[in-house]
Amino acid sequence: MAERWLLIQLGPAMPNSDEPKAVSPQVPVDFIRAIIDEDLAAGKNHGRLKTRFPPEPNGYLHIGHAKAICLDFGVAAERGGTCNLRFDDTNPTKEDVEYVDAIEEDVRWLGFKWDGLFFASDYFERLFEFAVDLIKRGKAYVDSLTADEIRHHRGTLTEPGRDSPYRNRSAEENLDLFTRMRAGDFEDGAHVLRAKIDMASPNLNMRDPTLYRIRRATHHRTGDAWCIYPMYDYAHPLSDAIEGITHSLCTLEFEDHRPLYDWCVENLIEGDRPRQIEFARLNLTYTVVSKRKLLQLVQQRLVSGWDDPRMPTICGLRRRGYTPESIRDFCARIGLAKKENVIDMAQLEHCVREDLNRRAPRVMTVLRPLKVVITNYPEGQVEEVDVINNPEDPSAGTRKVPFSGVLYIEQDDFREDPPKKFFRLSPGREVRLRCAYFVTCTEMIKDAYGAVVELRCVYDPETRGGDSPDGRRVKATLHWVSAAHAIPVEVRLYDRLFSVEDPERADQGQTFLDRLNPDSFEVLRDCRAEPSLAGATVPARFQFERLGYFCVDSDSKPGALVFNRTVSLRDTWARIEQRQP
RNA sequence: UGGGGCGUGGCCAAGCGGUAAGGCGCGGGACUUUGGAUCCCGUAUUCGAAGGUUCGAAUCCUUCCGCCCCAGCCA
Repeated sequence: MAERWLLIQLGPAMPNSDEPKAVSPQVPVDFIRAIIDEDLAAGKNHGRLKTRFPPEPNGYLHIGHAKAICLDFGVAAERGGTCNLRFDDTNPTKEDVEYVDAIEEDVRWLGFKWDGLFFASDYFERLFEFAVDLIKRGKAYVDSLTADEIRHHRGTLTEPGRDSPYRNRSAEENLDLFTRMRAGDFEDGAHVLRAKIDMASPNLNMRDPTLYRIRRATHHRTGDAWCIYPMYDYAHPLSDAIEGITHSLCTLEFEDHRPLYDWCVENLIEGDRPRQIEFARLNLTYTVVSKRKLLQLVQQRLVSGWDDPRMPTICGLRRRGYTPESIRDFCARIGLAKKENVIDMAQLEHCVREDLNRRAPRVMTVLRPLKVVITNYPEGQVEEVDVINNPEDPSAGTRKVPFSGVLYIEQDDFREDPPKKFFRLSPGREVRLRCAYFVTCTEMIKDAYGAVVELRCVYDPETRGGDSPDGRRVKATLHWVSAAHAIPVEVRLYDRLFSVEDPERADQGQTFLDRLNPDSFEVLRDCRAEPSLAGATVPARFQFERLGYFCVDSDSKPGALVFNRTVSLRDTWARIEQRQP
């Protein structure tokens, strides 16, 4: 389903620009694209290009997956190829349909279309036949050692392994045992099927890797049809081959598995064979990008769920207000190489800001209201001022916003004793209310504790629209809402989930869980928004002028809107203020 | 100390023997009815280190150093 921008009520329609567009931004030629271009130029695979995105449905997709998705689907789309979505569902104990549905939704939301949708489990029967073939050719055997014994026989990083005593069973015996494994004649763990390769290989993955294990678990798709399940290292290359994948792109930790990938394919596949190429996974500052760790945050209730707006999951980013375009742009900008990398969160934020700056309608909302009474404004008068919808997009036009003698401005926009370089309102100072009038502060009302609770100002009727006919200049423009017309809304502010750049750093007993940012979430329940926001619904996104980009949250109810801050605007004043002693 | 990878500015990243692209960030300025956006300008005499080859090296060779991954019947 295509997303749509909310059409704000007053004023002309906003551009409805969330329709899927051409998916690929300008993506530079990285080393993988270079290899693919060479293969294509050399006429390999009969000039075909086919990739696949192969998640295991055991968790939600995150920004790291987005990098892989943009690569897998992107490179295919750019070069006239196709890309499959394939679920690597070979371990039923960890997987669930909940995840397959969510993954499909996320890939679609990111703007990609798969050619075929498959499951490794679609191939269980063929994979079984392949295994029988290996057994018949003496290339696989049933091992009856326990898991523990197998580990001991495997040797170590520096010592070779030892052959299992079962390694030289006859093909007939192996076939009989394997068939009975499938038939359910044995307990879990009683036997495994292993490839017969080389127990002395310096690459541990080649020391007779396990191909099948007995696992009595109900599979989310095949139910109880099987009690043996293939291992990733066996199922993956063969699934690739079955689908006619030409380039199988994965992350660096699988580099050592490539010889086994090739072994499977060379021993069982005729003709065009898929080729595995590895790239460095994405890391981001101030967050974790690992399904296991994200799962821990969810299970321990340290976040509200997989779609908590602070989570680097696709659904979290979506709820936070990120656009698919901004995520794709991010993936295109971070590059692709084999170097371990940690991308600055600022890079991701830059990408949403850039996208939203161009497209998000502007609106005025006061987060922390300070009452302002304009003493010379005619009692009871209300007028509608024309306010610009998006200065980046003149075609967005203007809207009418009610103005009156009682307003709210941002508490931060007033200082009784303004520090140097503070240009906003202070006693005696004149500022502009955006698209309305110049006002000058004449009086402060304080409560019993001395806190300023209300301001009295005078306005200059000559400055309607925000310009002074006499050429008088002001140094600040403030956003505002009319007290009688503003609607109360809740606004949720988010900050980085972790308080350190590298939460996973190994350090005396501390784990990433000890490094959560205690101030990553703040709720403001007494915000006031201009009335045009009243009908906003998910996934409407706005710029709250001078504050940042915000989107409607799914917790919103009619008359009780909730907004999430996607990202703040760049704040030069905050930086100046920080630098002052 | 076995094997597989990787080392270019704060973070990414081009570069593939001819004298260090670009982006983010950061600093400065112009402009501005968002201290936003936009626009300028600045930000590696040097490519992990040391030798060597060459008229010329980030790119070729040698040695060394550092970091990551692998001993699941996980993916």
